[in-house]
Amino acid sequence: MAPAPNPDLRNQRSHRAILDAALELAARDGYAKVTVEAIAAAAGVGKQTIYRWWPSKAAVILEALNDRTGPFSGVPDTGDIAADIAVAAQGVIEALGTGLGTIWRGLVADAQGDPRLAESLLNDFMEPRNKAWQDRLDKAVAAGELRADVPTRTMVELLFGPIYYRLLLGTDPLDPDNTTTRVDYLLNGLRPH
Amino acid sequence: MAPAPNPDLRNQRSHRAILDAALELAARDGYAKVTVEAIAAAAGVGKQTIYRWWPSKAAVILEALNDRTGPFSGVPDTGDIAADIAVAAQGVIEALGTGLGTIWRGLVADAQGDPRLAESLLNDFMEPRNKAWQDRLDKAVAAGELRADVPTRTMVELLFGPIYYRLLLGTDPLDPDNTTTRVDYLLNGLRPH
Amino acid sequence: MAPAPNPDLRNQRSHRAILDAALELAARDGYAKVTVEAIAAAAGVGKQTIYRWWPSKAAVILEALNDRTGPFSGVPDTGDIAADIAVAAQGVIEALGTGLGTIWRGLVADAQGDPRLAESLLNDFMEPRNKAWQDRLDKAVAAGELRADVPTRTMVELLFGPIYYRLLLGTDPLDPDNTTTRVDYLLNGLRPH
Amino acid sequence: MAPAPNPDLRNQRSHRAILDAALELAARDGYAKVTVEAIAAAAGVGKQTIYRWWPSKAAVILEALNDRTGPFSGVPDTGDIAADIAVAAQGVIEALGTGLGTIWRGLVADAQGDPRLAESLLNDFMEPRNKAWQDRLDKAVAAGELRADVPTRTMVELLFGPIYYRLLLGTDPLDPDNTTTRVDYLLNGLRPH
DNA sequence: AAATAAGCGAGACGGTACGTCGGGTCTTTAA
DNA sequence: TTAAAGACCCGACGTACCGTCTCGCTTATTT
Repeated sequence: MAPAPNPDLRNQRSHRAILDAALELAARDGYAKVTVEAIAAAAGVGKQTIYRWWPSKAAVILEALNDRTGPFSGVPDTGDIAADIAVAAQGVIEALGTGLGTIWRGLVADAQGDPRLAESLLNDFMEPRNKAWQDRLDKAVAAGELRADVPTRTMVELLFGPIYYRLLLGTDPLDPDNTTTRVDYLLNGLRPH
Repeated sequence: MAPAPNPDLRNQRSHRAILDAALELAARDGYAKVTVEAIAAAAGVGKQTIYRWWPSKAAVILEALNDRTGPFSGVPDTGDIAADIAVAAQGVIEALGTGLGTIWRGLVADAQGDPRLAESLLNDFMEPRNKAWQDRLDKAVAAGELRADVPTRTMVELLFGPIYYRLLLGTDPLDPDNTTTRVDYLLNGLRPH
Repeated sequence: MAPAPNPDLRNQRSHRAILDAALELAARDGYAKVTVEAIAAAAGVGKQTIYRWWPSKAAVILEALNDRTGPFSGVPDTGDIAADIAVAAQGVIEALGTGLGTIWRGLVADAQGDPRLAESLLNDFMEPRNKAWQDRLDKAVAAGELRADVPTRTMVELLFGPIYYRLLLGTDPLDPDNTTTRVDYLLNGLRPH
Repeated sequence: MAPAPNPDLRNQRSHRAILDAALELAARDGYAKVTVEAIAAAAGVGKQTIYRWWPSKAAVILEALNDRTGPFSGVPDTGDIAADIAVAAQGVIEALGTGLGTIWRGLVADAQGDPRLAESLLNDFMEPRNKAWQDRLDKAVAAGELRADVPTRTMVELLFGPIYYRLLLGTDPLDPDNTTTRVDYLLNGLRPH
């Protein structure tokens, strides 16, 4: 096994330039068209410098995406859980409707054939968001707004899964306006009252 | 411009061999590792023969997948919509838990960067299933089992979206046993009663 | 083992362009500075096409050199062996004093670390010349001009070895004018008479 | 421009370790496979320390070779010049038939594309030997054993050139046993008596 | 003895070229 | 007239070393 390089010696300027170049290229040319070679050239960096710190272009772009979007802290809390979810869903739809969404989709695509990337994508990107929402939902449960017998982890999945799924399959265009209605369906159920 | 080839002249033996080889290779080596070259070699066919009839390896594999799974006709109808959904969900989970699931995930992956493939995947694979379920749900609405004010197309998405999503992101392993519970959450809603 | 490609299918235009480009680059930039990549680019050819037919840049350049110098047939035969050798030695010195000499030296250099190339260089380039000279010397032996108890193969080596050696080591510049004298030393020996 | 480093400050331990490692690696893996990086690693030394004192791997190995073989003083002098040459030729063949020969050949190879190295190789390795032999031959001339009208420098070349040449081209394996015969050819000439 | 300068091990850096893979196109051969 | 076989051009891969460049850490004077 190759000796792992020492992260302390990492050149800050190069590191930044790589992340910036990666994101810019992905936004400009589309995730699939980006190559490690092009990132290196755009960042004014040797290819080896990229391979020293990341195993693949996907890993670079994932870090770049995380670096750009910053630490997640966007769970709204107005006391009205339905409204909060609707607003958040709108936010997801809007955020992922831009170039960042295309990048995210590219990462998910690569993750299908790359378990290590799948794990990173989960741990570094999805889970923080899911965790934050579990906390918010726990609070709503405590406030009596939501059923106590449903694991909040499952709730997160039921609430946001369909959105992510539609982004990936593109069954229908996503409309940020009707999130309120959809949240209503989920909270009140599909059965007649 | 080259004249479009006449599909009638398509060599049946080659066609079969290609589809079979594609699926076998995908199952054995994983979707991402399959190449057009390998399919051609395994099928005892020239590369050109593949490119004459399909635009990409993904298109071949999609047709092979459709060919293998056959026309969809699997919506159960016992009169109890909750039970039917639960059974179907189990079926999806089980089917996509095998090698076919890996192939499906690979197709979704490629579709992220290939709009034509995305369209084919939707039209040839997903939509027939969705349509069949819309019909079943329409019937349940008529029977008073489900709300009439929710488009059944939306229902399908809320019911199955989270499953497909979890398959793609791999947040948690899918357990076919608790589908009943999850259907209950969706039908009765996440609010306390 | 990789299946050997079929030489009959070799593209003549590419083949020519590769040999021409190789020799031109070697003459212009010096043997050591030539790269397979540059040859491919200059020939308007894919790198793979070079690697399909030759194992290394050295092999390409050796063939190009042979192709350029053509079949060897330059042994003079005036009936006077001493004069013939002197003329030939001059020819060698002059030929290898040009760009071709630099290329030849580069090939010998690479051959030091590449036994396969060494063998090719011997068989395809040196041996035909040596053989032709052995024949000429055999004739001189028969004519009583040279000792019969010395293998002509050895004679060739004693006659031309020092020239090739000096080209490689560069001990002193080679002067085509004093070849007659040197031949005299070899034919009459270094002992006083 | 960087000030030239002061050789007095050179770390003796490192210097030794570099020369030893260089020679060992060259003997073990073959001259061509040795890299500066590998020498540095094997010597437990920073790459820069090598580049501070030598311009290339070839220069290191040349010094290592000289260091190992020590100052040349091996010209035999029994009074019989023919026998002395034959013995010396045997010595050359034997010495260069070992790993040292491979290293010498590697140096000659690199020298083809590196005039500075060529000069060093000549001055530091070949010339001392040639000079010593010129002295020996001068003595033989004075003793009437050799012609006085042939420059001894030329004699050295005629005597040893073919051996070095054969080592580099590998036309035939070198046999230390028949040196006497070959010396006879050179001393008495190739003409019939 | 402290200050100071150099050499030093370590190893990251920008580069160049390597030899390989596979994409999608084009050509040849044989049925 | 098809299609197998496979060569072709091309772009990117991930690797190996090059020679240069910082980093702290010895050492070895030089005050």
